[in-house]
Amino acid sequence: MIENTPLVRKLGAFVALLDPELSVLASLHKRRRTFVAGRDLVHQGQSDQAAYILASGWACSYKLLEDGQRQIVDFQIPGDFLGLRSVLLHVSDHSIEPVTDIEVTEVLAADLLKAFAQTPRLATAVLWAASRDEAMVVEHLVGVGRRDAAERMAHFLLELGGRLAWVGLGNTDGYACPLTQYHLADALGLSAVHVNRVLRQLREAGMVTFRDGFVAFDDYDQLIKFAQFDPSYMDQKGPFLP
Amino acid sequence: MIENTPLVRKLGAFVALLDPELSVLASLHKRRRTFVAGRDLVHQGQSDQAAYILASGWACSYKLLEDGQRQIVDFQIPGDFLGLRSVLLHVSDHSIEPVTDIEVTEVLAADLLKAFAQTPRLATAVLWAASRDEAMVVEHLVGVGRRDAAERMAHFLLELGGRLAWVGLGNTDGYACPLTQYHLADALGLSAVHVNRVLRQLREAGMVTFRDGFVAFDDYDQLIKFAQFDPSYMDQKGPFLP
DNA sequence: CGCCTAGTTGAGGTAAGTCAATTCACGTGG
DNA sequence: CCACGTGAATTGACTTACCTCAACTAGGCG
Repeated sequence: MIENTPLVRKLGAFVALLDPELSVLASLHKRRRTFVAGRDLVHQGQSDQAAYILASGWACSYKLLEDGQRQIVDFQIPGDFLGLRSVLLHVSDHSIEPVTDIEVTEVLAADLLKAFAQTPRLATAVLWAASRDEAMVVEHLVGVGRRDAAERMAHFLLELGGRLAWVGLGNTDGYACPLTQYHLADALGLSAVHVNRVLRQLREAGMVTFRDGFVAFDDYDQLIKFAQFDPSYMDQKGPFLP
Repeated sequence: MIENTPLVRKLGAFVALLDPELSVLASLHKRRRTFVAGRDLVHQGQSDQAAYILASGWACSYKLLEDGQRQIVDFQIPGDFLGLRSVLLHVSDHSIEPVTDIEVTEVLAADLLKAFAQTPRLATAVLWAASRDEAMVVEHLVGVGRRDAAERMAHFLLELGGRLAWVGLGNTDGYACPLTQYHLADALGLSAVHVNRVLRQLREAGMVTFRDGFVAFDDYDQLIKFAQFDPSYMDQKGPFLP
């Protein structure tokens, strides 16, 4: 029997994977590695031979500007790829930092390409997963471009909650969240000081409380309305390829 | 001999496509259709059976917020897919508006999935192209999140120039650009008024002039330095799969 | 104990937004 | 042919959301 990893669960939502595909997928996992929080595992500009699949912990991918500012593009949670784009484009256009200590399994570029060639349905599934990730980035862009700080924060916390619920790490009450206010600031394009103020504002409005590493939705419905949160772009309606 | 469309050129940069793959690709093109400027061809929320390949003209993909604001996510130029993600996710999370009158060829979802199954290298090539598009969106996010208005504008005009040069529609002197200041505003997360001011500022600084549908780089090197433009994320180093 | 990191709060500055008025090019119909 | 309407660009005056600087608290750990 093939193991039921977060990745298999995720791809299985897109494509009903058959045994041969599952075993190809399983054969991708090479070395298991761990990284400590705060020390980058991938540097912007680096040429990569390997991607990783996140087994436990949180990471974030970000880009640095020359003047030292940074923009966090996305957070990764268990089951997500780390550096898939870097492998495909043969150079990393971003850095990846573990937010917590993390465990990953390494995937070699050559193995991945070979797997795509052998099992086209797997390639399609990965293309699907990549499309969903891109939809996340797009929604992130919309938030940073057109929402004010409070809406942006509210939307972000809801989206993260949705993603975590998806892998069983949260629900409409809330979730454990190891991010600092600095992480939030760099993700949302705000200053850390303003993040603090906005969090207070949302807390005092009785919508959501982020404190001591835990996000608590105090009034989920009101928060959704306030954030103009439309979960349709996150929905997953089951496998499309039988 | 298989025709040399913009799409073939684009994918060929990633994967050295063989004749069988080229003919599968050619067989994807169904009806040729035209759309007039300003009238959406895809609406947010719509369920799509078909994607399009842009043959001529410019389009943009955007998302609308409930309060009527919009964020343009990306512009599409000849050779780009329109609505590929919508097809893969079976629902459109964004709208697409032709900026000019456009010509497209329709690609049916079923045909596309069949093509992927038959020719895995084609699926890999499309995954590659999608990754490059995602890298663009990521860079866009960084700009909106962490660059001030002038840098953002400068960076945007340079990136667009790079993409157009890529398909032979521009060079380091400049390019024809049908966008209005409203398009720029919605893409960059600014107000149209501020776009106007920023353009004046860049023009008076002698770096770039956008006027009468034409972007002229007055001082390309200075502009690159000002925008902290790093073209590496756009680079294409030739086919990886022989 | 003392240092470091994360969080909190206030005061004041600034980039960008809003509102409003004007110009100009263009198309369209009387 | 000209009056008119419309969309795009332009500019000024004023407002505001968010930033910066700075001070302070609280917990964790050598």
